[in-house]
Amino acid sequence: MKTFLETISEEMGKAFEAAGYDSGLGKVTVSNRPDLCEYQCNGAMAGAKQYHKAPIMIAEEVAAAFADSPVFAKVEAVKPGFLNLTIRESFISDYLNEMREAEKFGLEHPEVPKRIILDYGGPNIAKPLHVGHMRSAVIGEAMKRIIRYHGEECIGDIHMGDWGLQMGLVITELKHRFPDLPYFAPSADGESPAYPEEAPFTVSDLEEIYPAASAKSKEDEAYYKEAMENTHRLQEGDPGLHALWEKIIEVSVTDMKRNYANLNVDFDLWNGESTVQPLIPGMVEKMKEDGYAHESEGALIVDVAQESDSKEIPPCIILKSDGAALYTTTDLATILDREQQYHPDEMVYITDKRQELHFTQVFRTAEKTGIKAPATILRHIGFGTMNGKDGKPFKTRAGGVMRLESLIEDINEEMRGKIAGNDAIPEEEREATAKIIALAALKYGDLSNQASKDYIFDIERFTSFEGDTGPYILYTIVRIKSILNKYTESCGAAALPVQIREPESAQEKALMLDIAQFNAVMEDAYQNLAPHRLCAYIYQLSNDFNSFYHSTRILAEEDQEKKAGWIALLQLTKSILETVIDVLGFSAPEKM
RNA sequence: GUGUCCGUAGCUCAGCUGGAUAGAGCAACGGCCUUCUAAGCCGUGGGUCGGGGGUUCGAAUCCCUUCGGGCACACCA
Repeated sequence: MKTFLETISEEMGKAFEAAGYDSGLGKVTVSNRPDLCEYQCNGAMAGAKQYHKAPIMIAEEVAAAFADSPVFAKVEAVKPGFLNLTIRESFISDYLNEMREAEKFGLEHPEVPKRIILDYGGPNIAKPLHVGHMRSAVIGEAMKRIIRYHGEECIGDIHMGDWGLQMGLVITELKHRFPDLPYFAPSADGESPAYPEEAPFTVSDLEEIYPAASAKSKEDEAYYKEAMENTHRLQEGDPGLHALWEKIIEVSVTDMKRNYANLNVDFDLWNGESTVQPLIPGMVEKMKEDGYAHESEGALIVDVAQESDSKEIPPCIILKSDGAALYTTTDLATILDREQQYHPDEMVYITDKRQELHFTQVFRTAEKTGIKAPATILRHIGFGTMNGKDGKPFKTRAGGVMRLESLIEDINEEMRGKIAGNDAIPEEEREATAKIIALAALKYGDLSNQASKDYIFDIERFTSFEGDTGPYILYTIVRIKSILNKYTESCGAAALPVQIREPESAQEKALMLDIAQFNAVMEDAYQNLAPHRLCAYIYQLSNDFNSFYHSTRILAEEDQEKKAGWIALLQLTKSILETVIDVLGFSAPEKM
């Protein structure tokens, strides 16, 4: 169904047209002066020049056309040329009742669903997830759900870092510590000394091994060379090392899945840099043959500078001077792979915004060399840094990089403390409830900021139950649930399908007008891939619900029909809030 | 240095394609629980929208300039 604003803009446009003006001038927006009106139209001022007429005259002519409109209760022409609009009560209630029946509350389907590959997560094998990985996961997951809710197909790809020197380092260190493992036997084939069923190391081992190996390689030249050599042997397909590598992946991925599950994040594809390695030689060869790639200072590069650039864009390096591939190469091969396997309409990358130049180079190369199909859209959405209260990148108290797991545990702990004395929650549900609220606090805290900006991560603020926070949203939902439960208990489930009635109070009308915005907000969040708009929306919706709640005693209402109408309104409010938080990637408990 | 993003209340942030007295939350202060969860609601105080020009009937929003900050600038990812 059409959005509320489209509907009333259309109505306004007709009036402009009837008065002899362009119907496009009838665009209506939410009022920025709620004390004066609910909606406003500035078309009279916009059209004044075009028609050589005073704006107020145009406005008055248009206003005169609304003697008895089914949409507007009042259309007022004011001062310079504003048209102040008040919506008719019956029009809102009709709209909401239609929303209740409509699929997805009236959000329209795309005519042809797009297929969008979303690249987010980007963890590295054998390295623990840290806070830097959180934003990609949280924002990416929300965007995936926004895209899906909109009706598109979205494939989430985690795109792990599972190739390259870091793997060589881990393997080297393992070899030093456990030289007798069958993977290192001269003729390792998995049979004579069979590879162990169970991995001979745990994630914790790996997490300790990588930094140790990395440190050693920086001090010890020979060690570094050995790591390089092992990297090379792995990439050449050494069976023993490859089998070991697979074990490392297995152990690491199992742990990652657990971590991401704690964040309510999941992926459709668990591909990584290694996935596309076989494609690289052919791809590079073709770029050379087609004349796009050439040698410069020993490296193989593709020029991507363009006339229109305001600064010089450095060339995209395809192969280093030692002939090795690097991350641009892998990213290009990944684009090639995705084109071949999925033929997507778009590929969207959610990474730290510092990688912007890298993606500019990669995208241009993909475009120029034909790695990407002409119609495919490549988009990089960069997010800002998560800073601590001091405004500098978030660190542990000791100054180190904080592990994602510790961060989550800190928030869980904070929340456990907060609900400890809450009798509304049964003892046995407290732990689970704490986790649910903690996740909402964490995600809402992150998503309510514009993704592209840096933001201050403040546990105390995010976990606060006051103000613009996740817990506040959940509290509102729980409140509604509580009323609905009490209503069902007292009146039985035999409630007839009752309609939402015309609003009687300002608070009720404000709530209903918020609800009517749902499909427009969802559409906007999709078009701009902007989760923070959804946060702002549910915050306002919650505020207006809570005002309504305080102004109206619902269950005590004697008029049964009126009460049932309110219950219908609450149900719709609850469904919308729950839908939005699900899209954002968290959920509400039963009680809190 | 070049490019880019940002600079809005004491703090953290909104402000959609320029529109009427610039909005929230936190913090401060004052009210509201015999009635649906007070994790709530209602109210008060607090701002040269970094500075300066310009475009416009009209600018936090667009253009220029200046100051201050973040980030990125071919063989790390």
